[in-house]
Amino acid sequence: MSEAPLVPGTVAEHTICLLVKLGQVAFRIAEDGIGGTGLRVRHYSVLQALADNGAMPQLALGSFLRIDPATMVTSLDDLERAGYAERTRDPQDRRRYAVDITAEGRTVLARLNRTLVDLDGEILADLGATERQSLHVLLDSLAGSPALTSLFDTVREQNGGKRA
Amino acid sequence: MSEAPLVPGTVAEHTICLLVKLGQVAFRIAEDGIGGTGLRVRHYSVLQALADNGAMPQLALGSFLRIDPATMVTSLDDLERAGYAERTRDPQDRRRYAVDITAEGRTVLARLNRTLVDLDGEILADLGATERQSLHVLLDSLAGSPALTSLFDTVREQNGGKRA
DNA sequence: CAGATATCAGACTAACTGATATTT
DNA sequence: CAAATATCAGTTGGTCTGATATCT
Repeated sequence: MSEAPLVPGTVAEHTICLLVKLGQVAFRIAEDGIGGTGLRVRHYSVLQALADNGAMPQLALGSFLRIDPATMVTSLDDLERAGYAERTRDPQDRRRYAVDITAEGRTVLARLNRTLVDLDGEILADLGATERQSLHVLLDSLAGSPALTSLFDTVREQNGGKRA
Repeated sequence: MSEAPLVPGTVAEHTICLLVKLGQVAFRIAEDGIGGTGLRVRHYSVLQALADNGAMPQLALGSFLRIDPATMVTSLDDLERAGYAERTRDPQDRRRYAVDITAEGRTVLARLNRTLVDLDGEILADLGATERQSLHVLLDSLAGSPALTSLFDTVREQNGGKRA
């Protein structure tokens, strides 16, 4: 451990750089793997959020997933056109929609989840079972870490993130 | 272990989704942290590659970092304008440049590396020393894994990646 | 002349900005 | 009328495509 330089000399020595790089690679692979359904990773996360939480108004869904309201409109247009989600006016407050997943949406979501499980198997093929498990747990706790979340929120509000 | 569902029901249960999500967060944080120098993560990776490997032709640099030739041109324009890198024609083969980092480039690179070490400390603040170490090692071996690399290359060449 | 290197203009995509209609 | 919800037109930023100039 004492052989590490004071200031790292290669990109791979920063954990944050590894996260950026692997994120890009994982994104490309996920988009390609999901692409067969005509959907994108963005659409998957919307469908999964609806399946997890039930029907939600559009803006609530967007702030939950950190998707801009304007972007949310087109994503839902896509899903509605494909028959995987539907907007119905909330009778209590007619400004809002209740956005929900359809039966067909649940079918395609199950297929997407199977695809993602397969992709996990492929990208982690060179790791042992214990390593896979450790990696997943560590990533999960990092994703839920208050330090990371608050740092991210700070960055977002500095850079014109007036909508979040 | 037997309580895991056959098909995961939330996004966080796929390792690939965690990688995508954390990659986006890490990218935003890195861009913001580096931003004070007027540079982007892309510029950092170019400078670091030059410091690691010495002067290189532009296309070689691009294929090493998986940066498109056209994008490489503007990135190097930025670095040259700032005085952090320079293009000199290779006298042996005047089609090529020898792209190299300057003394000022090394100074700013050292500063960037210090910034990234600090950012690592911030984003990993909620993890113990052992966890940080394990996470880094696991990410590093994943980044170097042949399965991941070849899968990524397959995806890239399918999607019009004729230039890589 | 074929192939390699670097560049450039235009196309394409994806996301954001500001303004707008509707409802509370 | 002020605030909230959703939408839309227009802008911007980033990358890729195809063509071009130079050199081997």
